[in-house]
Amino acid sequence: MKSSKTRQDLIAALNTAMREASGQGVLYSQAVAQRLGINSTDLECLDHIALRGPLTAGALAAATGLTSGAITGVIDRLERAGFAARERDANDRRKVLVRALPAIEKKIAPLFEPMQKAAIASLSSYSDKELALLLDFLQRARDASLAAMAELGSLPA
Amino acid sequence: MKSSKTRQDLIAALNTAMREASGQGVLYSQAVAQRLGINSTDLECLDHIALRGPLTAGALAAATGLTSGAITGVIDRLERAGFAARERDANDRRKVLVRALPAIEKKIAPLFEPMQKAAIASLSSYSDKELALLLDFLQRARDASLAAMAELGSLPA
DNA sequence: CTCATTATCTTAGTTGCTAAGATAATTTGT
DNA sequence: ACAAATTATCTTAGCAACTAAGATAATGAG
Repeated sequence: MKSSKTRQDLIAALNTAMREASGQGVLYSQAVAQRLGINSTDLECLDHIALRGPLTAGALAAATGLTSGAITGVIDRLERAGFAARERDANDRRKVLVRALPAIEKKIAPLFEPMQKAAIASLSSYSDKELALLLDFLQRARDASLAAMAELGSLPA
Repeated sequence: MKSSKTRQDLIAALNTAMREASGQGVLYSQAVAQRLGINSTDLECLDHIALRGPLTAGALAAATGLTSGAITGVIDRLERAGFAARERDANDRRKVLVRALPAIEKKIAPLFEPMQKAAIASLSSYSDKELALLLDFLQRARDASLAAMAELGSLPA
């Protein structure tokens, strides 16, 4: 069964490629974090803060799966590094809002530029239809991974 | 410029999707590690050992970027957990070869099955030609990421 | 056969995490 | 209105995994 074997090989190669591409992405983030003098967790949190607007400490904890104590440390470090600032919520003064500071655009965004440019360059050779296929694939991959994790959870110990 | 905007949106969506799919994959690994009672680093090392055959401690350190001291700890834990074994190299008795034990197939492989099945299921709906496109894309993504990291390294501090 | 080199392990100290409880603000019940 | 319960963050104590530097042991070179 030659054609069936080829297809199987293709699928195996895709799994490997997926892992390698994913791994490289993680390494890139780590390199950026190191360059900023912060750790990967802090950068991940900063990313959330920058994208999802000002966030409470609790929301950040929920988004990352860290404990409230860990988040206190994260915000302390981001504040000390000048990337974010605490701000008491005026309506509910128990809450701490974390806001991203302009240093993000100045110091952080440039470090993601090589990656962004590389991504755009890679994608430029694809037609709209092909891009749509890729997008669909990646979304399926994410959903499949999510479903697999649920199944893993229901597996006998 | 409607069509141009759409394409830009598509590319932005692809970047997001790439990160989300990658993130889900990482989470899956973490879930597997947790289920095995080991940490992600140890599982990553075990993966290397299982795939690349018996390996010296030093080779493992080089592959993962960990220090020799950290690797000693990793091997200690994997050995204690019954997943790997130390073995002195007969030719050069300074070296420690780390070998994967059968427990891997029995206990670990099953935990990756949900993911593997999900991957196969996701991919089954694609034609060979489409699979080839996806593979090419992922390999480009990996290479682009690698190149971007090199560029990052040569950026002014 | 001594000395430099190589490979791993050991030790001391750091970092970032969790769990549990402290503190402070808000909401609820009466 | 006010005591009690709840909610949100911070603090503290302890732990796990890491690095850096040096100890130990085997090998290779002159």
